[in-house]
Amino acid sequence: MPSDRSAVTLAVSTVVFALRPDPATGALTLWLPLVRRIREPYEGMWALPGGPLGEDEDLAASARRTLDVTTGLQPHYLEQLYCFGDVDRSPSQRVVSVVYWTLVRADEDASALERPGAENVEWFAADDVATHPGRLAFDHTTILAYALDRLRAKITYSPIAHAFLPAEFTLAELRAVYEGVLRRPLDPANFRRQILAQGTVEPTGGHREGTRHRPPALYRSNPARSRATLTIPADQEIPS
Amino acid sequence: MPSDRSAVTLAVSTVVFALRPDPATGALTLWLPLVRRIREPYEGMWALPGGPLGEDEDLAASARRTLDVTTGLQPHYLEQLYCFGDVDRSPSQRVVSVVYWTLVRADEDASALERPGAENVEWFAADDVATHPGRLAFDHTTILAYALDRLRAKITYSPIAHAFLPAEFTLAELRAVYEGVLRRPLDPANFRRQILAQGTVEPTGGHREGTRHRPPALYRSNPARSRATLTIPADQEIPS
DNA sequence: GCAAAAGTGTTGGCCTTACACCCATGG
DNA sequence: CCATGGGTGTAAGGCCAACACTTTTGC
Repeated sequence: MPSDRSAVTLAVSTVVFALRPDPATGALTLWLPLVRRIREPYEGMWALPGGPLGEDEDLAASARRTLDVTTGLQPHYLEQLYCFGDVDRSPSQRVVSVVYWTLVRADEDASALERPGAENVEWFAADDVATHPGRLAFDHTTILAYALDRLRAKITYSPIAHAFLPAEFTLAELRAVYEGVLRRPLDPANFRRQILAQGTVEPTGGHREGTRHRPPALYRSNPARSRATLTIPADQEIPS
Repeated sequence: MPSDRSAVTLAVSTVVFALRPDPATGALTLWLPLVRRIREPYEGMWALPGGPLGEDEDLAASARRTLDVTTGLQPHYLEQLYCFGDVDRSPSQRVVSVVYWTLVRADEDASALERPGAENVEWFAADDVATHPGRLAFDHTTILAYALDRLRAKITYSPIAHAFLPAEFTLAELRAVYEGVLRRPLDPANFRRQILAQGTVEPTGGHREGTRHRPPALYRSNPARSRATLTIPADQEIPS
């Protein structure tokens, strides 16, 4: 029988996604910040930002706090991903991790670099890290792969893509978010119709100026409509 | 800053669903077993089966163990639901609960009644309990409502309905599972076509005998095909 | 005028819904 | 031969993928 007060450590970690241009192809891809471990186990390796749960803070609050401390980020969208608790996932003591995932805008992540301790925070291409086991500490590669799956599934039936964008955006920018997350091109015409049909965005009336073509209309997200499905056509190569 | 070794207690609880005929209407509805609390806080109230996490057991193993100890059930399908950890969810000490949910067959739950300690286990109609706040200890009403949502969503895109049924079943029995979970009637003809089209079941070749009408074909679940969507038509009153 | 992206129109095909209809068995 | 559910057929309508086409701007 287990003891009433166990020696299990409870930690909260967060998978942070941002969309950035890939330095090689220039296409938008998913990146995430990782923190270099400064103690054993896995000292020197990269790991998800996080830390032990505070005794008087809720789980999501703990995720926000540790994220702010390590990376300076204050995300809008934050959702619990999964609780990982296998006995052998940490070599020393028993650690159960409640993992959250979050989306941040590309323009938010810059602040992380000017912080003290920023030398132990670095951004990585999410799919590159997720497909190379052993690069991350603990079971964090598994966790990252799981978070990527969840993001790619959820973006098709929930308007979370807005969290990658500022308050006002064009439909082309929104489409670029979907294309970057799903790694496939989408038909602009059909994308427009589906997004407008589900009512998750509304036109602001303004237009983006300064382009060298027809000025696109600006939209904002419509909080009233929050549930709608987007159908994604068959997989294709994304042209670079 | 939180201490490295916190005084937070980690518990694992499980929401168990079974389909049973409603005593009033006779229609299949969702039921779940609850355990009477025998100590403070909430002594005497009903709560989800569960208990503290063992130091050398995985989370799912803990769910299976506590479920077996309290109810004698050994479920086939077991999935993590969510981790609940608000500071004030338990009046005394801080408790973080990793909650699982599971489906059991109607013929499995009988064994629970012959066990020692069975007088502290009772089955309740899930929707009745979920819609009456204050009947359960802690935040277990919230947890149950969340589990119900998840079950009703997941049954439309995953073949979990099989977990309610024995190895061989007719399509009418499978349809009755969907109707019981979703609380609406489904067109038998269209249901048959959708289920067969997604390939999650395969005919055994046998037929159910002893009915007072045409003998229906028997099917078994096809483990190869595990992902398929079922479209549910508009909401309707279910006739009793 | 030309390039480029915004935005609209249209067609064919697939899937679902609703419901009619036939099949097989017990009584 | 009737009642009952099993099982098949089918037509109308909706939705989507594909792609042609028009619009509006900068240069």
